Amino acid sequence: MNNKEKLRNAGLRPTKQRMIVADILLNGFNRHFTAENLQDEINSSGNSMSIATVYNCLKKFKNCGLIKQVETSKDTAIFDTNTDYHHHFLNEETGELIDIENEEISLHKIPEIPQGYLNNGIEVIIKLKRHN
Amino acid sequence: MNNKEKLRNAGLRPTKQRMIVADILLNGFNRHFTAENLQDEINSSGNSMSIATVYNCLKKFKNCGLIKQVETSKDTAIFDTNTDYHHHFLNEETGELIDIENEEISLHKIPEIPQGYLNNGIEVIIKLKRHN
DNA sequence: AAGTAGTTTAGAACGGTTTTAAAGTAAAAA
DNA sequence: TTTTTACTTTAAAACCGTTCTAAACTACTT
Repeated sequence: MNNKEKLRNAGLRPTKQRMIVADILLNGFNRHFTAENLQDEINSSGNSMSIATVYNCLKKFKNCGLIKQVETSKDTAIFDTNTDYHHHFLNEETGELIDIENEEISLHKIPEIPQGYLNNGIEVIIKLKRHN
Repeated sequence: MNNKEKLRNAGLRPTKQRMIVADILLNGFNRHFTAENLQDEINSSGNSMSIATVYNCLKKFKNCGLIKQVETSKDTAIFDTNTDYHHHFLNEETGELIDIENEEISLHKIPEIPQGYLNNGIEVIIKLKRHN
């Protein structure tokens, strides 16, 4: 399926800007990135885009499930093109994230979900510290 | 051990402001809170404190291990007086956190830690969605 | 009591993100 | 087609949580 179809299937109009973003993000290679990272990449690809559009686009992509946002307490939002159920190593000093495939972790026991709620996904973060 | 001793043991001068914060936070009842929550609570206890001091104080408390900061992608930093190794339920709509005791989760298998790094703690987040 | 190192403060600055409102564009209707 | 309509993009301003600045203050040491 090409990117235009991916956008349409997700219910998004395939505008010029969204196609530029899709071409960068939805190429089969997974990555973690910030809004600023993405804008830089757009610029160095010879295109340009308002930062507001970058954010709008990321929000739409996220709501459609085309990308994910990672849970970290960093001050900048980090996005992930890997939308599969998976986990992360987090280098707390640098903020760097490394994917952990779902199969590499097994949760043996989980607590009862509170009344009135559903389990909407589990994220495991293994914090890393440089070894000296 | 009283709060003055706790601060001294942590290597912090027990200033008037830090004692006010310690009296609120280190009373044996665990809670999650933001800097703003804390300032409100200080105000309604008849005291007052500059927001800069609230942040300074939280940073010092955190660096000394008197409190923790929780990993969430919320735009506001969330702190936790529970410094024991534990996990969280996260209501993504409201940002509300609920503690999960360490014993309530068992991680059966974890991946190999990347070369040059040490495992510096694992955080499990179970995201919740309201059940309709 | 005097000195000094650390702390608090108001207000400014900062940085990531969102809003605004006007111009532009894609899709639907005529 | 052309027109209409709804959606999108944009630069710039606003926003908001957090940090910085530098002057006043305070806890501790001498």
